[in-house]
Amino acid sequence: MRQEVEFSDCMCLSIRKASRNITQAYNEEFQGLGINITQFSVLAILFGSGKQTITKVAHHLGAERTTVTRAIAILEKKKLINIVLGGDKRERLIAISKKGIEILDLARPRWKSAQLKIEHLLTNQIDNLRSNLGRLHHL
Amino acid sequence: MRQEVEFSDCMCLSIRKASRNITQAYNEEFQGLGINITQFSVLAILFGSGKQTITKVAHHLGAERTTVTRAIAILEKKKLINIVLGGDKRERLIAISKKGIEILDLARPRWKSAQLKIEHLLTNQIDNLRSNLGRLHHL
DNA sequence: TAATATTAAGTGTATATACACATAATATTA
DNA sequence: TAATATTATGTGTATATACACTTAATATTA
Repeated sequence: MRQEVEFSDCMCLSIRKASRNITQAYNEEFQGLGINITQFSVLAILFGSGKQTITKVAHHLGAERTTVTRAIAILEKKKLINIVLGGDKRERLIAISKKGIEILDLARPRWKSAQLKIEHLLTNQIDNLRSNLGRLHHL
Repeated sequence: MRQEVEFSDCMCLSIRKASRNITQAYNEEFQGLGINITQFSVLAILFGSGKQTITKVAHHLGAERTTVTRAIAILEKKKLINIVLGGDKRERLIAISKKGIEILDLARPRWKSAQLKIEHLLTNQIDNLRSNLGRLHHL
């Protein structure tokens, strides 16, 4: 007799589905703006923490470095960032551009709107969820 | 004075980071098996719900149809599914293959192991989290 | 039945993600 | 200093995701 397993409760499926849904909700708010939530998050980090290497940005985002490399290339094509070489010739220092700051200013209320919608959906469970998500760095 | 916004609490960043981490945890359990958690979930649905169209699989997964189309192509290349035409010539009916069932049998304990690790991390908050994630279909 | 609408699916394109490799620059050590 | 290790980055490849478009088949309606 084969052991019964409840795939319908797969946490991986649940979180990935939720991730897709939430990402789409944020991106809908960003419609017509010319950036998406991924690009917004990079710009927000550059604005908040200043000029820094790709590796640092990746750490800030908790994302894979090479993923950020591709995101940076997109932002560069859109002229939303400036890239300069530092004293260490291996490094490329990424800074938000004037145009990037302008877009970021336009994007903030959109982000806030999306964020409030999600928070409204989750109401009292926000802190629990955030705490749950925070534990995942142990993986 | 520019309005202050807390990007560090961005729910979208949190959930996407968590999604990446959890996905990697499951995929680590699957190492050497020849499939990943995405492919596993499709096989599990085919095994549990039987032969069905790509659109149905997508509904089961709560995923975009065209995303599933690409996943099906990968499973077909691996000979883990069979594809037959139904009476409705528009449809392609997808069924798990003999080899697919064998892999699925090998994968079940791996899935269970990953699932238990996540559940252990989340302990008491599992029900809250699942309930939270479940609300996202309103988006 | 002919015209129209709907449905199932595929493809093109852009972006997101992960991992294995490769390379150049810098730091460390023998 | 020369050899070795580490660091920062890029690239190739595979897969995941979304959306716009297209096509073929089926269903509905005038």
